[in-house]
Amino acid sequence: MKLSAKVEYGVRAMAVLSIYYQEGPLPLREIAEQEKISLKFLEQIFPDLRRADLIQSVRGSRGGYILSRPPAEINVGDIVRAVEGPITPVDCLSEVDSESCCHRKDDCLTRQVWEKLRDRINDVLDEVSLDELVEVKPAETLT
Amino acid sequence: MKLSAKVEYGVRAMAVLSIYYQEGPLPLREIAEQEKISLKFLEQIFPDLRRADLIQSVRGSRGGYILSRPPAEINVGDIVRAVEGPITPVDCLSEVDSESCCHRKDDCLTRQVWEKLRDRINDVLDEVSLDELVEVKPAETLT
DNA sequence: TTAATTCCGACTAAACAACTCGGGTATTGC
DNA sequence: GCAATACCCGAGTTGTTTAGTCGGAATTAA
Repeated sequence: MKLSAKVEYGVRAMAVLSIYYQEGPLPLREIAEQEKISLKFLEQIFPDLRRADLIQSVRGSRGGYILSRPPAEINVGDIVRAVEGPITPVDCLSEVDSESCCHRKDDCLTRQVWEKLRDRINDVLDEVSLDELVEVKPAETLT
Repeated sequence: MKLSAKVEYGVRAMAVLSIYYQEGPLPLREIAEQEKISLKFLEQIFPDLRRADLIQSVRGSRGGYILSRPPAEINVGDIVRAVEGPITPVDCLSEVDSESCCHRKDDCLTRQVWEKLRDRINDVLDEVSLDELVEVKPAETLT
């Protein structure tokens, strides 16, 4: 029940982009330095984010990346799914593998739980938008 | 974001044990056959379930396994955690690795989401008990 | 005693994860 | 023109995890 490093980095990177939203494109190198992530590894992640239309790229000198929409309109679920593909807690939930799930003649006993789990995971991730990640939390302001 | 085959098999096996609850110990061989799971692989899973006190074993001929408590008092979360250990969507949520999470001086931006995710996953899994898995679903009865 | 079982620990083959490396091309600001 | 950048691509590496397999010892009912 783990997310990949790619997803973790992807979300961190997107959080940084949120902070610099409205300041023009931010180069990958900047993000890599701030978040101590290998530049080359980030280069592997960003195409996924772009294909999902979460970011836009600006080529050439002074180029970089910028969010496609305001941080409030991008949520963590978008990022996770862009980088890791659809959430499938067990293989038999993907359409491809529907047959391998149930050996019993009657309906698979466990399928319902996994579907519920999948839906709830998507729900939680979709509840949190990038601006919520970035905004200063009340608790911290007080301490 | 996947569960292991161990967990999947573990839950399936526990569902079978639920059905045969009150009929004395059920040997692993039976479960293996019913669920088309390698006996030897099941043998690796069951010690985990026993250590978590979800099942009790009866050794020797005519032995087998039996649930420690009625199916209604065992939920899927118990099984998942018994087999896979605690749910940790990202490594930095485990106590061991707390340092490697945040490179930034300020608090880790993303930690909160992952904590929320972890809690919700546990919630869903804890909502479903074995007897719910096993009982005939209304929808099916009608069709 | 024998057969059925749990129990234990080692082993393995394949897949996957998390990178690293190296190079090239296209685009753009200065 | 030059430097900085995105973009593309594939290859290699290293270590871990997964999903098993295998062989045998301990226990027990019959």
